[in-house]
Amino acid sequence: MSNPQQAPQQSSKVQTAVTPTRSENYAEWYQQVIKAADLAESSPVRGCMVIKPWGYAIWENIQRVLDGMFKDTGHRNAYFPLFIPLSFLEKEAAHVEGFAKECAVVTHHRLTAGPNGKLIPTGELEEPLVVRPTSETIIGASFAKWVQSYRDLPLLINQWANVVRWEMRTRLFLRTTEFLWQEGHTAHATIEEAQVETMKMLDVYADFAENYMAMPVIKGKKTEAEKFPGAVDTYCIEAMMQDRKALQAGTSHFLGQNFAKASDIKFLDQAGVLQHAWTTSWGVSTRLVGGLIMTHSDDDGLILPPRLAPAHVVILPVLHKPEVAQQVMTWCKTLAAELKQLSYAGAPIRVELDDRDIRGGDKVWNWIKKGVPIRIEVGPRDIENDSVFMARRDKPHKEKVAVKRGEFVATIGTILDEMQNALHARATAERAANTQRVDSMKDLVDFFTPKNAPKDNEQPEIHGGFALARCALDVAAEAKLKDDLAVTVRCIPLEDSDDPGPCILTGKPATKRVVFAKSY
RNA sequence: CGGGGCGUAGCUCAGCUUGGUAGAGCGCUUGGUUCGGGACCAAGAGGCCGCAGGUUCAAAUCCUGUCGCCCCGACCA
Repeated sequence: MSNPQQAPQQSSKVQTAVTPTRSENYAEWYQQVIKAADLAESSPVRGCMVIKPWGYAIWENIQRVLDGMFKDTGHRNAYFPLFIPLSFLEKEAAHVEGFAKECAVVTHHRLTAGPNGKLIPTGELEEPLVVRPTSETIIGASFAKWVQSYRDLPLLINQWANVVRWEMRTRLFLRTTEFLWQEGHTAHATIEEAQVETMKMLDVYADFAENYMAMPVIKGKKTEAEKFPGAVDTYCIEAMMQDRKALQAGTSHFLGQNFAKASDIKFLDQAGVLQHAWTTSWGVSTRLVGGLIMTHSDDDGLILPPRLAPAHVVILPVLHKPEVAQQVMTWCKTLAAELKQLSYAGAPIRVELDDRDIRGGDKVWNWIKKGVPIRIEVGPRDIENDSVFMARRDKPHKEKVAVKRGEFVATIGTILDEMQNALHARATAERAANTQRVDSMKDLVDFFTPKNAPKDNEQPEIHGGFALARCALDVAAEAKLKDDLAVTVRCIPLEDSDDPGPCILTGKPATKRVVFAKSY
């Protein structure tokens, strides 16, 4: 299957649970973390992944938290068809152009047995159906029916769904042919209200990224070249991964009246005038799981921010003395039950009690690789002392401390918060260390050029980061930069970016510093 | 879709140049010794060598085609 370039094992080197390490081969490390944590695997279907229970549990936590945030901001869930009539997609010119190259199309509705037992598609459809790459057009058709009067607005809908985009190159979680996401779609009576909605949801995403994923993000606006096909404005949150590339982690689009006109979403306003609605759409996907992995994990595998971890704490009973095994298990079960009564970040504490009959060391490493925030070992000696032996995933794996049982139960929430904050602080520091103000083209080129030129078809060393430079947003100049350096304008930050001066690319007057980076 | 690498046991790979009907390590099963720790000893299970053609007495090995995977680009959440 795969043919990873395994790094030679050096005896002097610290043994890591994941091989290769981040610095040896970041792309391969990413794959191996997913494998070691048992998050997902590739499937028989090209570009599609099987999300395994541990990976799906992370997604479920993401869903649960975000869904609550959407409801708190007045949105309701609904569900629209997987299939979109081809003609619907044709309604918005820029939209068609943007998605035409990556659509899966259903053309038949039946199979008949041919010779050699082969099944042959028959029953050609009069109008082909496109498997949704996004649902603006099909949801627009419903909105057109639902909206008659200004009293029907705003219409605030979200859908949790799968979508298909026939990408050329896929990577688990970051870009798969089919992926899971949520897409919010809203319609408003005024441009101002739609713009406020666009920004509000961007803020929700940023809040989620920062406070739940512990992933610092820059809120910004996309350039013309990077915006969503059919949008008037696209806003995004951009995060820096540990290889210093940017990951677009969420988007919020102000669609103006483009889709309202395409889908005929009209209403009578208070003055009795028929108007097109103003719409927005916004989404995040299973890509967030990829972002989570690449923000926090280390060379021993996954590290999960406590607020999204499928298990907050794993209890590892030391069971090798049969005469006390029963006693140890009983003690652990009681502790587990007590912990589950507690809550953390608005949800019950999630506890795993691992009583599998496997070697202790294997067991410990298993949970290290899965990224569980807190591991506690409980054996006869601990029980005697009424204490647990605790290790934190964000600290070296040998750094374990004995904590009195009562103290552990009383402080587990604090410990989890500490870890949540520590991860955020570490990621923030990492980003700061790799973010530079750049004022000349030469410095920009230097910043994005690896010190050691990569050999053919090999990955370059980790280099670059975020370059903050003035830019006058010239589409042609941006395209050239992309060709030359594989660097793009990730976003025009909404905050702290005003700094007039000459554009780094064209020399024309610019008003803001934008984020230049290589990206996923 | 272009360039490169590669498909042999669950995993990582050797064998292919010089065709002669399949190997290692890890993992798995069982037994034993260990064990606050990714241990050791012994026995054992497990593969029509990606798939389809062709050459040949004989193909994992040679030839052709095809499918898939990984990396680097282009495209993108």
